[in-house]
Amino acid sequence: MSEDRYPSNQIESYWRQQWDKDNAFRVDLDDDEGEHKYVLVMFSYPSAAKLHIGHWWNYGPIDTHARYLRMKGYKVFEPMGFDSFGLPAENFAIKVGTHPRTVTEESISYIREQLKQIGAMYDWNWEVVTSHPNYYKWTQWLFQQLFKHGIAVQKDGLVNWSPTLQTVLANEQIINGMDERTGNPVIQKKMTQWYFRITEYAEKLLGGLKEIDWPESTIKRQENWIGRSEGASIEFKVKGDEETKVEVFTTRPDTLFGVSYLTLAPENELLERLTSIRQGPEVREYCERAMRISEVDRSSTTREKTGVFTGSYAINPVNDEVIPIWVSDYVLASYGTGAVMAVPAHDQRDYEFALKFKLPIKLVIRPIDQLIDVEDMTEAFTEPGIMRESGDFSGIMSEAGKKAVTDRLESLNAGKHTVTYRLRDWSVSRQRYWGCPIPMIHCEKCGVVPVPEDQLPVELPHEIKDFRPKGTSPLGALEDWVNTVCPNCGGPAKRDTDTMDTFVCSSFYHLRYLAADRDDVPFDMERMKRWLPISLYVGGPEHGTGHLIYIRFITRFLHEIGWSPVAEPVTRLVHQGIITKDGMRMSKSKGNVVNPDAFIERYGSDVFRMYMMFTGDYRMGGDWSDEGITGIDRFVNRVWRLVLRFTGKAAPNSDLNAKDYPEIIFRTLNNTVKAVGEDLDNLSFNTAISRMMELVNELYKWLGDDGDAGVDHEVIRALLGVLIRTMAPFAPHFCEEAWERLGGKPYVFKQEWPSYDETALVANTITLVVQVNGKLRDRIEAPADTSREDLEKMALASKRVQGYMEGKTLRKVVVVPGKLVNIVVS
RNA sequence: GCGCGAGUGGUGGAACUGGUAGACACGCAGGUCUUAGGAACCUGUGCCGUAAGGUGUGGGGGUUCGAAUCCCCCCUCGCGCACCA
Repeated sequence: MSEDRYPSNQIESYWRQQWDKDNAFRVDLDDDEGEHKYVLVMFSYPSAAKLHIGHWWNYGPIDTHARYLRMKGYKVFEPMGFDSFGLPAENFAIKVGTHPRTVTEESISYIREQLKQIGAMYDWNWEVVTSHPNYYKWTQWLFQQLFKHGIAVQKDGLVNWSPTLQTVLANEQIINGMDERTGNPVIQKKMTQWYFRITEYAEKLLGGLKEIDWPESTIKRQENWIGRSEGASIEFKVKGDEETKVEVFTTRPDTLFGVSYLTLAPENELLERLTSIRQGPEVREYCERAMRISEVDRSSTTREKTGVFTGSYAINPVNDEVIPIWVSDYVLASYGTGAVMAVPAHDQRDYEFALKFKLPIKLVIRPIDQLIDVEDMTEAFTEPGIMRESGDFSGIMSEAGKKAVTDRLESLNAGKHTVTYRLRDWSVSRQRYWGCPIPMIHCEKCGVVPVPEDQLPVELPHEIKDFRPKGTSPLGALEDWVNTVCPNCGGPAKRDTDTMDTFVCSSFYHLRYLAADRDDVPFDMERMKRWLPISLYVGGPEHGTGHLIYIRFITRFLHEIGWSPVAEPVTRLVHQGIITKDGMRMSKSKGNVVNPDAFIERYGSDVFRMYMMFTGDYRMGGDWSDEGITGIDRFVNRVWRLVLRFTGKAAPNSDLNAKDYPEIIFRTLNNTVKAVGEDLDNLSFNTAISRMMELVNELYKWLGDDGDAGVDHEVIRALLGVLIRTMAPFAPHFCEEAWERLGGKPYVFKQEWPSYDETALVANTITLVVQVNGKLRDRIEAPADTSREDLEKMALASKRVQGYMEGKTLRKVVVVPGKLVNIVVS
């Protein structure tokens, strides 16, 4: 190994110590001067594992962006913290038989050290840890604010219950009926739970999407997730039971004359009342079976329709037709009213059901340009068309019919225009130990009462024998803790024993960072005004319908109650891509996890970090390969040897004079500064690095491996100073050392980002491309300011071109000044 | 099924509003220096062809003087949603 190799280990740990010692990354949040940028990467989830490639990919490049902004003169806030409550930590704790708090504290201090290795500018003074009482005090405060404003409510309802995890899960935590962590089935269970009424915000959350610069795919996902549908709710009277009405929701009121039956979800509460004595046993048996079928089977689109007649009939409000009421599990209890009007001719699901149970199919919409017959149909006709056999609505367009029919229903007092959302209320109770306790007290006399604010936080009891899940919250076993007095009447009362979904903790951390030093208030309005909204937020696309909806919802809520200056927390969102190994996602089970440590040991953190950035487009991700890192290692060492060769005392940030350099060097240098800056604005790290490589290649061509081309070293130092400042955001440790050796004063990241000289960017000669019929035939060196006419003359004069024109007729010449000439012949 | 995203050398990947396809790297080949080199430096490297030349961005068609880029059809892969009435 060569002696002049960049000694990454000593140098990198030395500079980290210096930064630490000087508190170099300290950010003053109260500083009003200048323009502020809040650069935020989703905080990490400390499970037992250490930092993997994904973390480096996530954090390193964004720190490069933040450092660049800082050098550009912005005030940059780049905090870091830990989302430390929740299942991964708890499950790991159970596995190793250690208390979750111990496990969590250990991994936090370990991961914090590893994060420092990345060399990011995190100011740890603003760190938040969601499992610390001084943080979750405010999680509880938030819960109570939501409660006071009627957004946090207790409801009886069907919840997603995971038998494996022994807890309730939110819809977002379920994938195809399986829980996302273990892949085991989730069942529906009736429980009393706390919900946040996010559905109240559906319209506002939808509207807010128009104001933000987010990836289009994520906006679409959120729109779909919220799932706004316009339609009508319609009441059907039940025949022979004046008291009872069945309410349905439909987006197609125009098909109301085609209804051949109603269908209720098995969970619908009207069912008991509607079931005839004769049909009783069959209906009950059907419902019990439906409840037992797992969600994944039940929602399978390929499954054959099933159902049972209830024995009751309903009356169609527009034509008094009597239609049977059925029960079927293809109707979802949790959407709309849990009941639908079935129009087999115009809804595929109803069509299949009607065919199977031989129910009538009535065609009430026909295509505009043709006549169709029910007999000839093989599937439902779901397009818009012309209404038929619909009383006095017959003949009008179905789109207009929607409103017309609903208006009629309103006048009959049997229905109204309604908007329904796919979005469900957010269930937040979890029957687990390792979470934020719900700060509520249940009193027999007074009902649900919040723990008085001055008694927050309700601390999560540490002394617990058994924190394993067992279907009810482990906290329920702690009688001393559970039994308390009602703050209202002073009588005996019990604490809520559930803990909160961890998405609650992460829904306001971006605001809490800005007040991490304050225990007296949840947030600091002055600072929030200065720093919000987040100018860049970075995290995985998988959070599109979970965290990224919750953080918008909670920020909006806080905005409405005066605790946030902005309604939308994040103006610009970027998703980092995924780093794969051999085209596959890295995972322990596949055994293809790449461990960064060996690479960092061998090449250093800067080389590793740069290699990650060089791998591919940040938003795209890429495939990890062990080999390519040598390219970056060579590059860094090439720069290192230049620095060693021109080490000196003069400050390397003096002005550059074009006359001291060959033109090509001066031009490349300025081009590099410009291009790297633009690439960093766009997060195009890979091309930025290749630009710097081009510059270094050019320098080697000029200076050779050990010469100085007879140029004053002080001049070359100034030139290298530009390179080092440009490179500093990418390789922070390396560039501190290089900067100092070139005679600069620490720290390089506190220097100004180099400016470039516009006049240096244009070359005085160009390579003119000459095409014949669009094919490249010659290249000619020409002065950059050659006129169109002269370019055309030069092109036509080319011997090679003439060879291709022989015996052909000149049709046209296209000239693109400064670039090419295309000669069209035939 | 619906909605996104992607498909470019042996490999990772470049290419701005249509204008030299393959920047920059890895790998490979040759050379220089060396006792030696898995170091460093230089040169070459899409494919076919000795060459002239031809050909080339998943496939097919189109628009254009000119298409990786724009339009239409199709194929493959990845992600998301999926009985939401």
